[in-house]
Amino acid sequence: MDTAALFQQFVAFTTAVHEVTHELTKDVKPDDITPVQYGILEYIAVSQPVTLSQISDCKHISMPNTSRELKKLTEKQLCEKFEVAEDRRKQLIRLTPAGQSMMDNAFQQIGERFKERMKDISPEELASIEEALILLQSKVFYEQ
Amino acid sequence: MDTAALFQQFVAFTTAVHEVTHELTKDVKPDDITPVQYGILEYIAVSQPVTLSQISDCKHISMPNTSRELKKLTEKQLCEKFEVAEDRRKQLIRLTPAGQSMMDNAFQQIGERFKERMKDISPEELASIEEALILLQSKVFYEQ
DNA sequence: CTATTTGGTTATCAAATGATAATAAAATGA
DNA sequence: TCATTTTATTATCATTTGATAACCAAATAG
Repeated sequence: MDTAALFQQFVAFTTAVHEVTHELTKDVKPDDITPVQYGILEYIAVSQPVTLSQISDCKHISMPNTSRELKKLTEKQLCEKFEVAEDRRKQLIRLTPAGQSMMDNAFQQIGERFKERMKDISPEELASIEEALILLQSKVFYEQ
Repeated sequence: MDTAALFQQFVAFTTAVHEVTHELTKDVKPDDITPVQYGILEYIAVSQPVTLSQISDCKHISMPNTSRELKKLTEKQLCEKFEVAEDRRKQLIRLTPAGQSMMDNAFQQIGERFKERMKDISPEELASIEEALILLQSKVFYEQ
């Protein structure tokens, strides 16, 4: 198998992943936050506490824009900043209880849809799916 | 292995896929087309010929907005519409030679980055990666 | 101790995107 | 035949997003 053919496969695969992700996450976000804001909250949820520059780097949003969106989220009481002792320039960000429960809710909905999608898969198949995920993540979809 | 644990794995995996996709496709699009327009062209490239409603459905863009963006792309001579005999309401859309070469170029850049990413993988590993892609696509990332 | 770098904010602007209403022609269904 | 549905367009508006400049304070490097 040459890389060219594998590349075809890869393109089709990533398209499918994007489509399924869209399907699973459709409508899980409250109407009063924008898609970019939801993305930020999702990132905070899985990586908290994080700094503003981490969000900026990982979500590919400029510092000024990250700062602006974070301010809105803070005003909506969905996240909060707190000082970090070692470096007084930095500030760590975490979800507030309201933000946490909002995200818990979202993840739960996504989780249920995922479960529904997996409902007819046998335990052996689940095991091989897990293996496949691990393999691809280490060999193809590794970061950096 | 329960679905809850697999779900964790799944979330991390899709995040990694999105990140790597972003990395591979970074800067492949010319500056004079917008991200949404690039997405439309990419879809046309792999599925042509397509109707406007197909683009609208698959890319999750409303008909009026799809029509608007398609008009801009047509004005830029990147794609063109042609009549379909059976149903005179419909119109099929395909890339123009200029659009085709633009997309060929983009895909080639992405392909090279992919190749670079895969360069240290042995033939046996490539085979198991292909298997893993096929498995996941059929069991997890199937459409509908 | 100064110069530079890092981390972050505020303000402002332009462009991209999303949403909606109103329209029209062709196709389909009763 | 008449009503409805499908496919698409145009116009318009509000919001979101991206980009840039100017700024500040703390940290670090020389």
